[in-house]
Parts: sequence; C-alpha cells; structure tokens
Amino acid sequence: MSAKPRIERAALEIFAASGVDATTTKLIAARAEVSEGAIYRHWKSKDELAVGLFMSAHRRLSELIETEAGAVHGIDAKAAALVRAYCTAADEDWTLFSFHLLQLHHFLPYYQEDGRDPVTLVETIIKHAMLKMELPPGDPRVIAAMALGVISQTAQNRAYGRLGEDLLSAHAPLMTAAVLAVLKAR
Amino acid sequence: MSAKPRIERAALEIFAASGVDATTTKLIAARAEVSEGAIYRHWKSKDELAVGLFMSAHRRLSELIETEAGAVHGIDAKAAALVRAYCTAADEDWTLFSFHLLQLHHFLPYYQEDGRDPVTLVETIIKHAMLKMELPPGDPRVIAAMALGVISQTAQNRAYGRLGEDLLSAHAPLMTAAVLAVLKAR
DNA sequence: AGCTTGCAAGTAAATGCTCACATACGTTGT
DNA sequence: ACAACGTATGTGAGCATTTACTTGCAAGCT
Repeated sequence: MSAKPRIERAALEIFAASGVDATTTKLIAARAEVSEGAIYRHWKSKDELAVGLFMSAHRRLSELIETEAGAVHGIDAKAAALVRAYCTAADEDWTLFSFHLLQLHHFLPYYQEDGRDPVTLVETIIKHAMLKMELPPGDPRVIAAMALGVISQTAQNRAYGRLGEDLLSAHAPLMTAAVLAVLKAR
Repeated sequence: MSAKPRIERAALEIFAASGVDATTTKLIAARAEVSEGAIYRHWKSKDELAVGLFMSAHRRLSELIETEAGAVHGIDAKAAALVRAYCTAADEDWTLFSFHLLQLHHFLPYYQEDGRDPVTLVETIIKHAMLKMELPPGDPRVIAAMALGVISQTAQNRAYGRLGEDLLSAHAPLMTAAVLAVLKAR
C-alpha cells in the first residue's frame, strides 16, 4: 500500500492522543512504517500535514451542517438532524473527530473567518430561528456556544474515557433534548 | 520583587496562549525578566511548573464546588451558586482559568481520580439530586458532561474572542437557566 | 527515458536543563 | 558592634540531546 494514507492515519492517531507539538516526525514515520523522508514527499512540513488533517475534518463538519440543516424545516428538526449527523460522523471516524475536537485551539489561528466554520453556521441558524419567533430572543453567539457545549463536552468526556465504550450516537436522543432545552431556556 | 511569582505569571500567560509544549523556558524567563536558571531554583522541570499551575486551578475549582454546593439546598440553588462561583473566579483570574480550560487535556494523565476532581464532584451532586427525585433519572456522567459543556464552551468561546469583552459573569443568569434546562430535559 | 515515490544518512538549529560562580541576608559567637 | 558563616536565590554560558527538515541515490511504473 502507498505511504500517503498510512502516514495520514498514523499522524492522526498520534496527534489526537498527544497533540501536534508533542508528536515527532520520527514517531509518525515509525507508526506508518515508512521513512521520515517519505512524509516530506507529500507535505512541505509537519504543520502542513496537521493543518490539512484538521481542515478536512473542519470542512466535512461545515458541509454536514449546511446540508443537514438545509434539508429540514423548523429548529426542532434542525437540532435533531445536526446532533444525529455529528454523532454518526464522529462514530464513523472517531480518530478524526476526536482529533478535531481536542486540538481545535491549536488551529484557531489558521482558519479564516469566512462565515463557513461550524460555529458561525450554527449561530446563523439560531439567529434565523429567532427572527421566525421559533426561539426566544437572545445573543446568538452565547446561545450557540451553550448548545454546542452540550455536544462537544459529551464527546470530549467520551474521548477521555469517562463515558464507557458506547458509541456517541447512543446519547444522541438525550443530547438533542438537552440542546433544544438550552435553545429555549432563558 | 522576587522571581518566583513573576515566573508563575509569565509561564501562565504563555502556557494559556500557546500551550505547554510550544512554550520554551527561554520565553518564560524573558517575559519574567529573570534568567533561565532561576526557574530551576523553584521547580525541577518545566513540566513540574506547568503541572503545579494547573493543579492550583484544579484544586481551587474543586474546593469551590464543594463549599458552594454544600452551602445551599436543592439542585436549583446549587446550580445557580456553582455557575455564579465559577464565573466570578474565572473573571478574577482569567489567565489562570482559561489556561485550565484550554490545556486540560495536556494534564489528564497527571491527576489521580480520587473523586475530588470537578467533573466527578458534579456527577455526585447530580446523582444525589436524582435520588431525591429533584431530577429525572438518567446517566449522571452524561448529564454532568452536558451541563458542564454549557459553561465550559461558553468560557472557551470567550477565550477565543468570540463573545466580545464582557466578563463571563455577564452571562451567568443565562447559563444558569441553560444548565437547569439541561439537567431536567429528557 | 522520465517521473514519482521511497529510503538512509545526514545537518543546523533549538530545547530543557546544569553548573560554577555571585550576591543578598539572617544568625551566631565574641 | 561586627565579622564569620550558612543558606537561599539569581546568573548566564554551555552541554547533550532532540527536532524538523534536506539531500543523494535507487527502484518502480508509464
């Protein structure tokens, strides 16, 4: 098998477990069973590899939010669809999404604010629901943060091994109820 | 002024902004306006310094939870007191608490699970409230994660500069309502 | 042949930490 | 009063090691 995907998996796994800075190119190469030089055939630097992996998760999440939220009407249905979609995606590639979740702050300087990142998308959805009177008025940035916190912290605790081995999807109904409760609480 | 507290402040600020691994002892020394060797008069290693700072926040948080929750009765009052106390503490030393929040996963291997860490304490409070029928039954680990997520994600987004310059306390009433909504939602 | 992909052995720079030395300061003996 | 001494604290040049990355070369594929 060619080296590129093996390097990607290996890097992802170590990045997720130990963080980008603590991950050496030697470790990645060893885990992928390639030489260190092979990494530099495909990426200019360790950081470019890390940013690439992060951004692929980031974009996938953005697209997922746009399509799932666009497919249904009403804030209740949107919330349910989004929670469900995130859980499914995370369960399908847990390494990628736990990496995205745990190492987010390492990449904040990188992604440009073009309004298409997950947080801003959710803020927009909430703002529209408020205009349609589906939700009580409030600061969409704070409401979005609280609602997303329900999901991200649950996923984080799962990553920390605090929730057992259940798939994240196992908690989707409960998380949906909690998210809706947050959105409507004042 | 003596070097130790200056080193602690300098280290805290850089750790919070850039992470432990990306922070060099040279940078800490420069910011504290002391020599690099001075650090090693007070700590055995960079990591011991980092762990010490993290643990001081961690312990302070645990004590805060125990005293605040012990001082009032009923889950509603406990939730309000805890949210309020966390916001106040975070506002008083934002550098320390944003460091604690953002770098948590770096220190997970360190702290022993003696049931006195913030998350476990909250889980216990929730469990007792369920036994007293103040809350509907459910997995306390998941409910605690979701409730804490409301607060931690809001604080995190503030740290990322997404919420403006308001103190965290400004959002305490809203967060309290949201936390209670999460606790009671099913 | 020409191009891509991989390897082994480098290299220069940076990092955490040490060590011999300097200075400040309280205590003790006279 | 005051010198002698021990201890705590701070300095900064320097060390061994590690790091990300490079380079010269070879093997496969089209």
